[in-house]
Amino acid sequence: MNTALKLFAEEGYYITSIDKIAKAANISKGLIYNYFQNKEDLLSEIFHFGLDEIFKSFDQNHDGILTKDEFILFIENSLDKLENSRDFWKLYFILIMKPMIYKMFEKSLNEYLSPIMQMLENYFTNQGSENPEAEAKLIGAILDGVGMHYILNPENFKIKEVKEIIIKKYI
Amino acid sequence: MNTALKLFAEEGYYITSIDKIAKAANISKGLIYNYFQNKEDLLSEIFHFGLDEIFKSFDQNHDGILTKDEFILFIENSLDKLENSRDFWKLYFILIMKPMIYKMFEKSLNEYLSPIMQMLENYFTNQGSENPEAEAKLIGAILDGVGMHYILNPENFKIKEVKEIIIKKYI
Amino acid sequence: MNTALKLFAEEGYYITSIDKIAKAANISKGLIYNYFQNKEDLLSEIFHFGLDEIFKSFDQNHDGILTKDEFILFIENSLDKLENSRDFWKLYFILIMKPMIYKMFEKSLNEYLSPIMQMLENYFTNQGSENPEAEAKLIGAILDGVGMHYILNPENFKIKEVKEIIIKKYI
Amino acid sequence: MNTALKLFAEEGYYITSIDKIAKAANISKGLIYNYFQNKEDLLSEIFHFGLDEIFKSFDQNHDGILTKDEFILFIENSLDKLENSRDFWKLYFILIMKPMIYKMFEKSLNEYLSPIMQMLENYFTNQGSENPEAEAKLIGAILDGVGMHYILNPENFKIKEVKEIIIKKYI
DNA sequence: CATGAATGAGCTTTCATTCAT
DNA sequence: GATGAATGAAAGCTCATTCAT
Repeated sequence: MNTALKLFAEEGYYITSIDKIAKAANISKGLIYNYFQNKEDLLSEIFHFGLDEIFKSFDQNHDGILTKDEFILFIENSLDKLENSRDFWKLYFILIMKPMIYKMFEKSLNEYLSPIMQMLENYFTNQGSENPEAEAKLIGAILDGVGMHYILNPENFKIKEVKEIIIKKYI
Repeated sequence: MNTALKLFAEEGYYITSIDKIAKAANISKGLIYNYFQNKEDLLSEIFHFGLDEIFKSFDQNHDGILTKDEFILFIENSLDKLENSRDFWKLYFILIMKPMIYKMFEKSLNEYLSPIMQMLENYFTNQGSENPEAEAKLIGAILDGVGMHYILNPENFKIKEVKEIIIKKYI
Repeated sequence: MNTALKLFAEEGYYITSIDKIAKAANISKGLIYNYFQNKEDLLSEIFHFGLDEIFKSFDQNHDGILTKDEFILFIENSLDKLENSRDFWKLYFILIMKPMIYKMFEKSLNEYLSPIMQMLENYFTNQGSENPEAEAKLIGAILDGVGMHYILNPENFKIKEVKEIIIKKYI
Repeated sequence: MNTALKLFAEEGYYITSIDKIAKAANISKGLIYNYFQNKEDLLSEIFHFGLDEIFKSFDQNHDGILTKDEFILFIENSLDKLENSRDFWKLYFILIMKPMIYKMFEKSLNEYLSPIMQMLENYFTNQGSENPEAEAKLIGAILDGVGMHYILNPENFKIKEVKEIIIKKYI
């Protein structure tokens, strides 16, 4: 799964053949099919495993209500996560854009994301925002946009400085 | 090219066969190869044509120096462009994440983007920003993030309201 | 289709690879898939084509009512058919025994066979037989049994003499 | 062996994987290879075991000369055997049609069948038949044809009534 | 006696590409 | 200009078989 994640992330899902994965992992093609029903299933397992890893760290100590400090922390955490598991995020941004593949993950993705979006919306409501829903969606889009640019080019995209600017805008 | 753009955008590049394109366009497979060297070349032509279409509307009347009003207008224009040519943007977000394919377009993309990024950086310098480069990169990331979310789900992502919020943050 | 029929009949359906067929027919593997959706479809086309060929010669000049002479002629015709298109019959006896495959052809086979069985039953009814249905089924079984033995070993199974004996039993 | 017989008979030899057999029998794949050299050997053992079971009941009290009553009894016995061990007979009719596989069993099959065929031929000679060899072959073909039809569709093929008709024709 | 992880040859199928017409 | 029959490399996948445990 690690080898496959790396290859899927670096070269893409369709371009990466089962044979390539097997060779890179020093195992036989057949063995992959002892553990995964097919190529799509392998992708699915990798992606769901990654999602669990990422989002389980969000669940802690939240009653679903954010203070301002917690909101700032949320943004910081979200961006910090990018630095670990870059491969997962690369795969995430590849997959999210493919409608056919996206369908496979839409449901589980929403299970993770919708409570977070709701939490953000509540936060903006409490802050007296005029349009909390749009504010929440903007946050989501900004985090994805920054994530995407950072993942694409980690050396040149000074994420720490960008993070600070974002936070300044929300204090 | 239109048919291929639509299919590439909706289903993905690898999943779309030349045969499918030909059938959808009511022409023969062979005819495609009279006009394009190969599948990659077809993709390249489509993408470059799209890039030209999009970015030629930016070039107008700019000496490379933005006033505050022009900066606001730039953001508005950038987001308004999404509403036309959704197919192109879908393809754009698909391709941008694939390193192997991205290489094909990196150069021409940079030719369009780097003057814009420079212009933004200059703007933030003139505004007395502490970190103009990071500010410019943030703008780029926000526009891509919002674009991606809008393209993925145009009905639910209220782009007009999001646009207003962004602008408010920059006035 | 001819090459495939011969191979399917001689070696069996599963044992005959598409590659073998292509090589024996001096064409490429890919070409087969221009004309047939998959291996099963190839088999299906071959079998239905063969069925049509065989049974169209039965339809002539019958109002569905057999005289004794016509009944005798029917038996003779049925057995004479074996001598042409032996490959088809070999395939027929292979397929008829495979439940999974048989399902594919059951419907079209019944379309051909059930009027014939009905005709035979009527004949035996008119002859004053005690159990016309069983008589008809016996005829069917005898023709298949003789067909099978002849096809399996045409040199040793003296079909002409067997045919005469059968007819004698029914005069 | 019982599990494998059932699966081979119901689905076919090639379509039935060793893994399927092992799972259906609640044992491991490896265990099968402790008792049988390979898949073909498993088939061979099953088939020979079945042949022995079937034909050992024929050998009794026969000096090789049939009276008329014994001949009638032989037909009755042959058809009664179908009702037990349907799975074996299904396998028998599948295998008998595959030349490649048939080769494996031809010799042992002939060991059982040729004395029977000889016995039948002698019977018809003693009856003053014009063509005893063809008569014997016809009996063989009829028994196989009836067997095949019965095995294919035991519910609809009224074997008792068919049996009576056959016997009536030979009294 | 029993397991099942592991292998790899070989299968069906797809598809970009060519080329005679 | 335009076709589509034909190719063949390469993909995903299956499965008989082995073997360390």
